[in-house]
Amino acid sequence: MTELEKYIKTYFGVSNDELSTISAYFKPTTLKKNNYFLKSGRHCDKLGFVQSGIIREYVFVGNKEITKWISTSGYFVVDLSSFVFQQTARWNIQALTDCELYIIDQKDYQQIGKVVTRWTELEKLFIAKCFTILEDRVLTHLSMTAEERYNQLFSFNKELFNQVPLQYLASMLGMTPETLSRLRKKTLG
Amino acid sequence: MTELEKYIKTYFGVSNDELSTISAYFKPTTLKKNNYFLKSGRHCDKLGFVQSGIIREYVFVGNKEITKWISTSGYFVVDLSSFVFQQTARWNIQALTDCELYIIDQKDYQQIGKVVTRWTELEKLFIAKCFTILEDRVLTHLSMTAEERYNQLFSFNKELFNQVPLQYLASMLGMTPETLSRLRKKTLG
DNA sequence: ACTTGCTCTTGATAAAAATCAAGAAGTTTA
DNA sequence: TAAACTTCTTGATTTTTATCAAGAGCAAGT
Repeated sequence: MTELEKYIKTYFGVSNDELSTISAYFKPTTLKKNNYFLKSGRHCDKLGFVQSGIIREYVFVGNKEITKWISTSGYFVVDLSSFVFQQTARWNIQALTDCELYIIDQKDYQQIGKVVTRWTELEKLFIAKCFTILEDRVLTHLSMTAEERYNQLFSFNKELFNQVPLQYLASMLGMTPETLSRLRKKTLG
Repeated sequence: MTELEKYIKTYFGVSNDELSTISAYFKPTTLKKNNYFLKSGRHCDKLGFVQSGIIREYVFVGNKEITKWISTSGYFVVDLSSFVFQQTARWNIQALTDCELYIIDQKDYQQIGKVVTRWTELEKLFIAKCFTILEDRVLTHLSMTAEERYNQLFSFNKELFNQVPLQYLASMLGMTPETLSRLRKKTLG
């Protein structure tokens, strides 16, 4: 069973039949380091699942790159506004390491809905879950200092800090690389 | 046509038949100033639509109230994690003024899905839209200063600053009341 | 009208975080 | 291996924002 199948089974609680139907639509692919899954301005016509590797989602604000999220094994990557509403994509989605992905294109994705009865319901639940996670993330910015946000992420996923350039984590946490560097020093020493 | 019906029609693009079916499930109610639509810790078993008035969604973090959002006419109010996933509610949802609401309880809400074929699809699209709005909100915290966040909200909705206690807006923007006060002075003078 | 309480502002100060600049350490490339 | 990059750290400084404290302005209730 692939990571993708485990994920779908655990998260969506589908039957084995449904599971194999759904996962059959996802095609294994590789994405080489520094290559793009998606570039902003294009249309996002596919959904990816990270089997292995690390992927960064970022956007230019002015001349600055803002990293919105780092996806590791077990995360989906997509520009939802583009995938669902056919708008131009806002996010750049780029591999930080060589990656194994499972990819489904929009046409096949819509096909699932015709084959798996509960699919739209499962989609809804999944997006709702993502919404509540984002609500929490907003709350961290309303209620926590940079140091507290760093500590929270560090205790949640220590390995990330060995695998991902720290400047990207700093951006994702809403602070400068210098500030992150000093917070690391502070909590280690 | 009520605000609710206008909203549903504009946003979901449903037929007139579907519209009247859906809106019939929403019951007009009033909520007096300072009363609660929802208290955290309870189960959120209803969804509200603000016809008139102002509602604040907040949560205690430590001993501090954090205002997550201010809803005015045209907004839905709900604790999504509670309404969808049957968890205990995280948000306190309280009327800042006397309000007119349209409320639907969970049982009737589920009933819509049995009557309106596309309902789950419409739900999905609505939640996806909310997700992308939250993505933007996270981005403002990653890329903007307190002053920029204030200016953005002020140019988006000037009236809010006359209608809502500024301390709540400050919290929602992720700054102290003192900082908001000084930013207001700065941009006016 | 007079408290009482609440909200907002203002000032002084402290703390947090950003910026600017330089250099160290590690990688990649030629 | 050397040169060129890139990333991270560190120091000095400035800017931004929070904190603490006090008072002004209003509104509600007695």
